[in-house]
Amino acid sequence: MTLEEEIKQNKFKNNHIKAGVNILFTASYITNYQSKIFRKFGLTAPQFNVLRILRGQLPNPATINLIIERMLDKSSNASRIVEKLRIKNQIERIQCPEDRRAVNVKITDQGLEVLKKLDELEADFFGGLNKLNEEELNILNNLLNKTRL
Amino acid sequence: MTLEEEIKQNKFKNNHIKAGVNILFTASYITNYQSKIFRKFGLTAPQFNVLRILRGQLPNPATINLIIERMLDKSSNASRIVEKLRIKNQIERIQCPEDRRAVNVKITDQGLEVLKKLDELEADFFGGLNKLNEEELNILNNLLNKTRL
DNA sequence: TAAAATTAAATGTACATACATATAATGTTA
DNA sequence: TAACATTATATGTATGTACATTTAATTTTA
Repeated sequence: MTLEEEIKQNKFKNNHIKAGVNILFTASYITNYQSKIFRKFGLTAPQFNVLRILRGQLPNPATINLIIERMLDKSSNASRIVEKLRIKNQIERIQCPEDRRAVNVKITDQGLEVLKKLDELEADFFGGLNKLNEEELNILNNLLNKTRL
Repeated sequence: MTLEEEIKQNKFKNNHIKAGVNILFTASYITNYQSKIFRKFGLTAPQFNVLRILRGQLPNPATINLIIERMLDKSSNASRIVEKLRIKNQIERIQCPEDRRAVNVKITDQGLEVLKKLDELEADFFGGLNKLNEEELNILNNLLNKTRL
């Protein structure tokens, strides 16, 4: 469906505004789709992202700062998301001995287990995107990178 | 900057996942950018969107349902956003006489004034996107539409 | 037309976002 | 080394999101 049909708006001031709205709308479409998958495993999207970052760091832990740096939405609140994961025993927090302000966060076996189950579903995370071929994906990636210059 | 540099991740399982992450990251980039502009006018992004929908309906009012249908993020809570705008006198609510379950929502002069100031800034809303030329914008729009099929 | 189903909107709850501020530990410098 | 600045993280507040439930009005249908 075209953007115009989806949001029932058939006039945009210009094409760059239309493309911007299209990016926002498509992102919202993807996150809605993803959160349905995550929800089945008791996770939210940011919680999943934090677990992924922590697994990527293994065998090392990560500080809160490192998590923020690698999160998709950098202004989100890493401390509170980490706390939610700790309550579920999916991560553990150990005060960093070299810098007592910092905290070492590490994924637990329980956290790894959830991710393992989700690994198989990864291809579904971005539903419609596997309809694009390699060339189209490269073009899309390059155009998106360009918009953030 | 490439996506890899921005989120410090240099391996994606495949290009379609990378493109998906790129869409989410770019959308987050745009909304961060926009909310800084809206904030100067005491608005949030969803509040702005609702005001725009209401102006688009003039001289008619809109029901909550119509607002939901036209919102970018359809699962967001229109009732509560409308209530925030009402408190600021930027919209008014009148119970619909033909269907007393429904409510007619209309933008006020005060609401129109805020939008008027923001009209001049519209070109800035999608910062980097005006760096793409018409052909690139068309390609981008088509690729995004395709991902939602 | 009375009962059942549907619809429009509001509300409750848990979570996340955005931003300002607080707290404690560390680093810098006069 | 004492005062100041910076850093890592946490917390407070207002807003929004996602989803389930509620309430009241309307429509359907038996």
